[in-house]
Amino acid sequence: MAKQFRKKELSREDDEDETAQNRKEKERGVKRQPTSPHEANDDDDGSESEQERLRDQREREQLDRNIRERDAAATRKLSEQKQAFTTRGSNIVGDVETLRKVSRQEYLKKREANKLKELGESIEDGEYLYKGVKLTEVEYNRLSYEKKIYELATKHEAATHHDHDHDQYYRIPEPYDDHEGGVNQEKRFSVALQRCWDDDLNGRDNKSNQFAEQKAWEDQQIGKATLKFGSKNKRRKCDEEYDFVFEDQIEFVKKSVLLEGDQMIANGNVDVGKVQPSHQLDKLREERKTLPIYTFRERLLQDVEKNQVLIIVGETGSGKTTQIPQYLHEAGYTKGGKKIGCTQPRRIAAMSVAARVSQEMGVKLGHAVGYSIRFEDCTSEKTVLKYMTDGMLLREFLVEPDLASYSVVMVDEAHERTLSTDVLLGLLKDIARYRPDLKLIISSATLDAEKFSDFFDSAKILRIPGRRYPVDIHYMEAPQADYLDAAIVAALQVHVTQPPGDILFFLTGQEEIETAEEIFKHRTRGLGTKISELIICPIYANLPTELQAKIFEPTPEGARKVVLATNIAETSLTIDGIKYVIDPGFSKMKSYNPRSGMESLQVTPISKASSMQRAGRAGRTGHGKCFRLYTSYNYDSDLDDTTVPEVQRTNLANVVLTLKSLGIHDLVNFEFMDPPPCEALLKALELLFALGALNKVGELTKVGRRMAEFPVDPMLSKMIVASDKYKCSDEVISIAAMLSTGSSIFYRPKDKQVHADTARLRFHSGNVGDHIALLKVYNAWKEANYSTQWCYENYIQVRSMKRARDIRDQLERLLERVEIKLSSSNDLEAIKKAVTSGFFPHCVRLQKNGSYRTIKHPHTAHIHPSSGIMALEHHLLPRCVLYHELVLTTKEYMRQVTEIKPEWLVEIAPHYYQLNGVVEEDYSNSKKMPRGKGRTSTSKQIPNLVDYSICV
DNA sequence: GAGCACTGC
Repeated sequence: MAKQFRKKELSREDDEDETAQNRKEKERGVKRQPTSPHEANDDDDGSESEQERLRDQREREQLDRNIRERDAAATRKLSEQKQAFTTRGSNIVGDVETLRKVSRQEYLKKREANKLKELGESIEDGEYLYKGVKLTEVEYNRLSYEKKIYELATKHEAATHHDHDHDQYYRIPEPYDDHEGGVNQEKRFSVALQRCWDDDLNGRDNKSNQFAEQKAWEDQQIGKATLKFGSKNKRRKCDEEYDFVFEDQIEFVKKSVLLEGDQMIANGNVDVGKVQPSHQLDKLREERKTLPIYTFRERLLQDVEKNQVLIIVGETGSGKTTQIPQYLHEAGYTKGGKKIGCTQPRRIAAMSVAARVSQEMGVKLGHAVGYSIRFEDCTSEKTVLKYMTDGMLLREFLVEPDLASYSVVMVDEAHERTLSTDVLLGLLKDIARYRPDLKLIISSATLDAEKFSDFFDSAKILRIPGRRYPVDIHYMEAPQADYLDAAIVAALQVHVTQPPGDILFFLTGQEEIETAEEIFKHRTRGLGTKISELIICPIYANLPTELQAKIFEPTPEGARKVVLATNIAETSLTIDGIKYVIDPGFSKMKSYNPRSGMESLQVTPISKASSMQRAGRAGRTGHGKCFRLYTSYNYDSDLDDTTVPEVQRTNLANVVLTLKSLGIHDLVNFEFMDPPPCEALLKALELLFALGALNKVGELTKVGRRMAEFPVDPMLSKMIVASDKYKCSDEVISIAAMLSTGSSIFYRPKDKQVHADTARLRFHSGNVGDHIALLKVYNAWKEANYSTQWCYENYIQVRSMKRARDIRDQLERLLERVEIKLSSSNDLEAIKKAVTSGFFPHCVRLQKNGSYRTIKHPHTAHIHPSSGIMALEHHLLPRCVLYHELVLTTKEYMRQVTEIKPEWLVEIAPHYYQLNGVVEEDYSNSKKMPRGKGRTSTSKQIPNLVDYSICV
């Protein structure tokens, strides 16, 4: 049965490909024999609508070709640029820089033009003189184009009937952690549950809401029918509404409709919205039966029973995450005290899903159903369904290497391929061999299913349809050089021509978002209240929480919200009411160069998988549209299918330490789904050896075992372990916590930069270095009784501080476990020495030109301007400093820098540094030396650490 | 004298 199902799925996909190909060949005049009955039918179908469809198709393809030829040059140029992006190499930086510079210049040029515009309020018709200032033609055109927007908008507004259900889409989450007293548990899950409740229960009482949903649902069904029978009329009408008025307008071509699995809903006897039981729990139970996955229950259980590993392809809204563990529980997989574990990549997901499931089962959260995330274990001995983050399960491996207490492990959202997921998959595959009774369920997206199946020795794939609305995808007709500008024009186009519904706009980072915000404000200013209001909402992770809440505020009637978001909106947070998505096709991605040990954030083109994800954001509450700011040709030929998994572009020191402490010595043969570069593994091993976590043959040492206990980077954990010796563990864990918050501690608003800087420099008094400054910040905050007000006064991010406190508390608890006494010391030198014990590989020496050079490998770096050391006079720059991290932005910058004495290096890491290498006086004269000679002297300083062939 | 995609333990 199940086999047939899979076959059917495959053949359906094949058919689609076949027909597309068939059509193309037909056009070239090639006759083809039909290969399947379905296809033959397709060919014989001579109905009028079918012919019309084919004609349309042909016309469109002809148009495509024309466009392609016309813009061949431009396309080639862009694809060359993109090629350079995708090539993993050194030229990547230069290209990104050039592109951004061009984009910036364009923007500045346009801002200049806008300034002229600001000289007056009104737009005079047909005059090149504007408030007495002579305008150039471009300026004049710009003005008249603003006027066109204005006119169109007025017309459009008059014609548009306001959608009164509009603000039903929005729900304001209530803060739960802003109380000084702690967390309000009641409110805590309210946001997460709200959507479920609103959609599932309360929604029924709320007629208009149900109406909206019902209507959208019907629209989808109609849309499907339209698509199926080839009639284009309805869609045509839709396209005709496009009335391009922009001088630099962007033309889009509608290419495809994202419609996944919903045909199967219609066949699957799923009846939505007819259940009206009286009791709430019954209601929930009935609700469960309406989920698409319900019809697959028996099949799923059979498959799980027969196979050890099962790959589930469940689209969004299929209910897999909440239902599968329940089905397994009902089928008796939790007998004998065994647990079912389900991992999620994000904390919030683990929490909210567990809360939902506990309600469906009518049990209290933390009893039979629980969740386990960092800083919070909400489980008990009775827990049988355990939701957790993937990193948490990884930690559990350390305690229970065979996961003996689990009967089933479900890895949800595996296609996201986070670092933890990848490691987890390797480990699970490993233990599955020794535990035939352990069942594995891997949930993935469509694109990767085969790959997961291959990885788990051709595991069976079960496909479950989702419940999602169609999304029309529009591509640009011709590539644009300045994507930011193009994106803004596109957003304005949507604003003036499309029916109500909010716009989600994907940008790469904070800077770009701020620029875009500025441009938006400029462009809409002159139009005042005449076009319907455009509310700009920036959202990125570093934005203070209270400003983030703005995106959830209801949109006033008649206005439209534009959410300018980073990747955060791709997976991590969901904004209801989004109908339009604008996707420029770029994002920032972390990449790691194992040779220099440098991590950097680069603007790179996104993958097809993530562009699908972005498009899907428009189809959550109804039929949506996605505008891609690249051509369909770019999409097909330039974008990778999937994003490079994190394991291949990150520092692996922590992963290697974890694996080693799990007793996995043979790292090269450890089964990663996508093995990381060998160099990265070697680099990690080298570092761990230098830190003393591994011995010469690559085995974990006692120090290494203690280090593995701490959930922080190996260098930080080494620093903590070393603090025992210097009797300053209290201070060092504070520093470690502050360094591992991830986000910046200091807040620097644009309008108060001077104040923020002076506030920051207060913590640097006495030129103590950034590490000690962080300690001072933490201690001062502690003395201020962890006050939020104190943070505002000192321009410090409250969120980062709270996180640092959580991490610190956890580290403090762990100290006991590795038998380190909590001891406090006022001796700054001792603290710095402890820091040096962890970070000695990150030491640099001053060169004559004011930059720094790494001692071990020749590499130039600069102190980041945010460092306290930069406040010093140039001639006072310390000779030798240690840094926490190296980041590549415009230059190679060292962040969090502290002065150290070169002698410490020899004292602390004699195996790493030799005396002559560190205290050498003519260190900055390397330029005068012949290159070969210089190299010899460098290589002399590197002792032959270890024969890696043994340990890998 | 410049910048911080996003998670997670």
